[in-house]
Amino acid sequence: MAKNSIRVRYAPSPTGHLHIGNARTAIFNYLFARHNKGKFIIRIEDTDTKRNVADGEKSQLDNLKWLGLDWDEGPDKPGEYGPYRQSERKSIYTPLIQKLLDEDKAYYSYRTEEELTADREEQRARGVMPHYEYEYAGMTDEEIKQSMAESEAKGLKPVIRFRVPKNTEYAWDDIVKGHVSFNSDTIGGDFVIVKRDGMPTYNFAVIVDDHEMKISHVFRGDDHVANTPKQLMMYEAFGWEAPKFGHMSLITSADTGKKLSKRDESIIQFIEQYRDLGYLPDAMFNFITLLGWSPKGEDEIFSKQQFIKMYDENRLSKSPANFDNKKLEWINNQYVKSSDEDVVMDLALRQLIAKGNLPKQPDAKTIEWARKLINVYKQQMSYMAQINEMASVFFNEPEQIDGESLEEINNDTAPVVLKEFAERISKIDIFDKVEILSTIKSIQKDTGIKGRKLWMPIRIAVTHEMHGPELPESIELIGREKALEHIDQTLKQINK
RNA sequence: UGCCCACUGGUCAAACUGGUUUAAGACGUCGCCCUCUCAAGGCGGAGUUAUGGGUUCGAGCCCCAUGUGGGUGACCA
Repeated sequence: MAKNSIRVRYAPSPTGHLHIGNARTAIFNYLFARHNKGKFIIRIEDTDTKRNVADGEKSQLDNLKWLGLDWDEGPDKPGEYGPYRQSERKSIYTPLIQKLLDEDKAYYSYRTEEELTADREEQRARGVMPHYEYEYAGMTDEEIKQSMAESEAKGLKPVIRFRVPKNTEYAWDDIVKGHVSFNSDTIGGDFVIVKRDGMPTYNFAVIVDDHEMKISHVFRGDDHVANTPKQLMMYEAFGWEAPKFGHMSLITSADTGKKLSKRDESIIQFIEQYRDLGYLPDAMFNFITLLGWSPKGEDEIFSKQQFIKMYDENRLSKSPANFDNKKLEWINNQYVKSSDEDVVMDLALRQLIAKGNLPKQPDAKTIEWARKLINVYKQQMSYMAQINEMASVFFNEPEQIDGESLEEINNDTAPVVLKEFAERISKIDIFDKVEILSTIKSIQKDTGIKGRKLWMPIRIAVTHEMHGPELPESIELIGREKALEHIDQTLKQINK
């Protein structure tokens, strides 16, 4: 196949926000398309009108864009093979369904949902796999016609079922799984291709659209493997060539070992939520790409461009991958550290404002202060929302000093250090980290107190915490007034 | 219960179609260094081919069985 005829698609149903598993499917399709200089297409699979969510489509597309994906054709980017929403393609499906009907490869089925449920329960009770049993079994053509007429007279609306060939092997060479085959007798009987409401089902619409849109490769989740033989049958029925399939292993939850489900609360499931927490899109892209796919060398941090260049669908993993939150955080931290300063500033600033730690419209001075603050924590942030927690010392009045901290300063030298420090910083001209550092140094020189005995009392007195970032910077951020105030309180406390 | 699939350390995984692998690398974990502390960073350690058979001069890689796990069994996609 010529390279330029490669066309792949990501086909979400607009039933909610972009799930991490779907994002991964989208990314791998995207990478495959871009690597091969093919086309990447978005198609909205909205045949289940009941489940469609108002902003579902928009949210899907927005989050895809946020991740850095772009597409060549889609609902918002008309191309040669539109429309790109299945709900708008009925005029394409109708004649094809009629063709199947005319050739007796499909038929009207009047079995009601209640009857089917009863059938299935009865089958289960017998220990048989639940399946659809041909409702016209043993009838002549004449009898079938009559049965249909009777159902019609009762006001029943039919569905259309595809006639599954008997005892036939359907096999394909899966790009990731290798050779896979099914016997047609094991797939559950004649399946529905048009629902009672007249909408085609997923299995039908997907093959029509993939064919009409000239899709060359289909990369999708492992959970679609069982659909593939059904789809192969329909390709055969129409005499069409099926695309190449690649079924990617699923992302599983480390907690349950099962496919990530929207109900699993131990893992954040939606791209949007990561976005809200201040994760970086490139980091998410990187992390997701490493879930079930591995690059050739030993490195793991790559840009989108690098991934495109080295992407190789043969390196897709066959076995499911656990979602490792720790690794996500590590990757994000790598990106935070190497990101453009303005990007980090902007995102972190938003988090501070959202949490109410900064006013909605901060003035220039406040922004200047916040920039310094964010810089102090840049090294250790995995995602931006953490800034609020990490920097709480700078927003809340500290608690009483007690326990270990109190012990640390309950000695003879601490008050000396503190008094000296308070006195000297109240006199310095420019209250910044440089001056504060030299003040601390001067105390060391004049009193001979050094190391922990020198630094800890100051840290504890000013921040009321034993741990925190670089002291001089922290003190600068707290400000002279507050610093002096805190030292004063501390001195009073240890004098008692 | 049927059908399909997978199985390398706590996690992600490499090892091209069986042969310099005493099984890469990364996250995590542990230790050391740096250091006022935390983090970051640097260095180092521990830890794995599910089990049992077979094929072969040689098996993580091939075959069979067992086990475990997953997917699917919709008028959802």
